[in-house]
Amino acid sequence: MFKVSRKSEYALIAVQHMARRARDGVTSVAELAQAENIPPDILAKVLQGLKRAGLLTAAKGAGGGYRLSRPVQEIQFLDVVRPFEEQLSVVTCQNDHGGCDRGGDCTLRDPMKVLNAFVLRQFSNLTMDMFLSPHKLVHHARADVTIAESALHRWSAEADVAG
Amino acid sequence: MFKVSRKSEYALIAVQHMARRARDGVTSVAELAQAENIPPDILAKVLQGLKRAGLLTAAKGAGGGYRLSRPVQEIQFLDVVRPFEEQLSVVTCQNDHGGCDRGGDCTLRDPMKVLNAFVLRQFSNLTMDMFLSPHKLVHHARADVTIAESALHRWSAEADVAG
DNA sequence: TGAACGCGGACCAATTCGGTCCTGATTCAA
DNA sequence: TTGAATCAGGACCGAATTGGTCCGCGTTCA
Repeated sequence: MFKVSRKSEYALIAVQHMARRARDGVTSVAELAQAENIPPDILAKVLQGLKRAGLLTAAKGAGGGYRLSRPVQEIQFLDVVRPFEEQLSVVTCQNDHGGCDRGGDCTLRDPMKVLNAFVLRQFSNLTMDMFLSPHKLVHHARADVTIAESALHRWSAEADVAG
Repeated sequence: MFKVSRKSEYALIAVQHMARRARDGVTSVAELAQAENIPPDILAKVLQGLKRAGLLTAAKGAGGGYRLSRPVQEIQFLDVVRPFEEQLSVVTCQNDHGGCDRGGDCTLRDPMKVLNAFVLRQFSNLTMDMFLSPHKLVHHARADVTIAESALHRWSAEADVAG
């Protein structure tokens, strides 16, 4: 239930790569595809998606390629993944339109709303520079614990409203 | 990327229902299917899956049905969902067999291992009684923060080993 | 002017998923 | 003892998704 799509994996690898091994900050699709052993055609689409999401800037023509549009520290994990994941919610009860396939009396909706908020919160502060070193990732997770603590007060209030 | 399968949703609803509205603690497939508006055939398979997982006990014959094999407080969210989710890891890098489709030098594996452990940890203490009341769920999330704090020390050690 | 490059639509094969259908095998109750 | 109720589970199906390929276009630089 947590698995990201293949495209998301490629996107994560791409951002990682560009943050680390970029020559002059610019990498072409072909170059990246060969270096990371990813099918070029699909990688092209992935990078296009990242560009549309504002994470990359593109330069056409000879010598062109992609470049990170901002430092990795300012790119969130969810930013990279979102363009390739149709929805980030835990249940269909809680889709992007806020709607629910099932009847209006689905007993799963309210608890799932809380759960979903909790999960997203855990990920929202995860930035891509942490993927360059496990140490940073672990350190973040620890910091996130305190962030979650304060965030929980809001959810608690919401839940009280929901009954 | 977080969405559970339809079967998992049905399973969650079923457990919820049986914990709450069960007559004599026993509920038949037909009964539950009608009450919760779920296709009977598929619900049957879901309940079979839950039984195989040891969460339910079945009684055949007239007047039979399913019953929770232990109190909801002792049933974890992941227990309910796992029979219907092929793998609980975030990336294919980190599948059930510990293997990776890609080459041995996938730069995603190590950070994802940490991330995956973190996510699973967040869910592992989530029990089904919390789904009966948002208050409990929120309360748990708060408690979980402190649990995560201690758990992080272990992951930190692991990450140090991983480099 | 042409090669290098991004852009993106059309298409495809394989898998997954939600769901149905059908045939047992048990067990209880009349 | 018979039959209805109930679980058990295999076979199958259509639709959607996914991962991937192919191809043609537009742009830009050398």
